[in-house]
Amino acid sequence: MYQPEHLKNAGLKSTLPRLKVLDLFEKSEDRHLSAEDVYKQLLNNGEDVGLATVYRVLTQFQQAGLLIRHHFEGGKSVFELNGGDHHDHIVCLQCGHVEEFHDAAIEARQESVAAEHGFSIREHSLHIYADCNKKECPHKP
Amino acid sequence: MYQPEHLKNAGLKSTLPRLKVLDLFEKSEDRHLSAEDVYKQLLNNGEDVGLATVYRVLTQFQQAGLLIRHHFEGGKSVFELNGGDHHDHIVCLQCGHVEEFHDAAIEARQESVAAEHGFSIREHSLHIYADCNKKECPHKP
DNA sequence: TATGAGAATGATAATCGTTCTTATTTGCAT
DNA sequence: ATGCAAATAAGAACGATTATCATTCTCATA
Repeated sequence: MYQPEHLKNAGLKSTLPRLKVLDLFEKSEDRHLSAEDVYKQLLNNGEDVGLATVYRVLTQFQQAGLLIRHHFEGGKSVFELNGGDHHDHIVCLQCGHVEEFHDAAIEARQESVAAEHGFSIREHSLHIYADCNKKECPHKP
Repeated sequence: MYQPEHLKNAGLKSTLPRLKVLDLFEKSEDRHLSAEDVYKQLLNNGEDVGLATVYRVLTQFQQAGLLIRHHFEGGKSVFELNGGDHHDHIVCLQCGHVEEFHDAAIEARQESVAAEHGFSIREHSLHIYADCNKKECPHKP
């Protein structure tokens, strides 16, 4: 269970909804959760939280650096625990499965490209949309 | 002015709203336009189109391959003419200025990475969010 | 060139994800 | 324990987008 200290260190009061949300990300099978996912799972666990609180807490955690927010296709935001390790994502267009990867060569080239254009990189997002070709995938080739 | 043939070739009936939208993308200063942008500009030009039609037409054009849709941060979709040349984007976080680039090394690495993970790439999006450092940019360093 | 079937349109309602508002409850320093 | 600022739950409000539906077009055919 996540301890109140994690929140204190992030400059946030230790409250039940915040602990529950953080705990959920720790325990969850799927590293990538949407606000709706979090809300539903908390309800399933018998917790009594409001959807508005979930959104507020997710945003606060993101600002505090505990979570990272992604904008995949589909219009909804997805969050994951910030492990301090930057990585990009491959998303299966059929089953929604998300896989992470890191490629030093790509990272380096991005820096160069931005510099060539006179930009100073703040952040970036690289999403590869593909078919995962897995047995469990509903669209087996 | 875009000709009806462009639409016919794409399997779409030639209608006034469609011609106007296509024409707008041709003439527009800014390659990247949101549905709202297109709607407002058409109204300014004295055209009588509905917002719903704009959304419908943009989606149809995207499906027909005439336009490409991007999901930048900020929640709204942005469209641009499909010139057949794939490119990625650098978006200035201060002024919203969008610049395009293409990097063969990055493209190649993406293919490799996807293959290593057993995926077949359908498409990808690489967005670099940065500060443009331009004179006109509201946030001059 | 008229015409009619079906597609496309414009107005507006509906939906979706998200944020705001407000009255109430909670955390925590005292 | 007590009080007060901060956090919450509920639901209204919001912006972007999609669905509905009656009316108006497009275009192949007569």
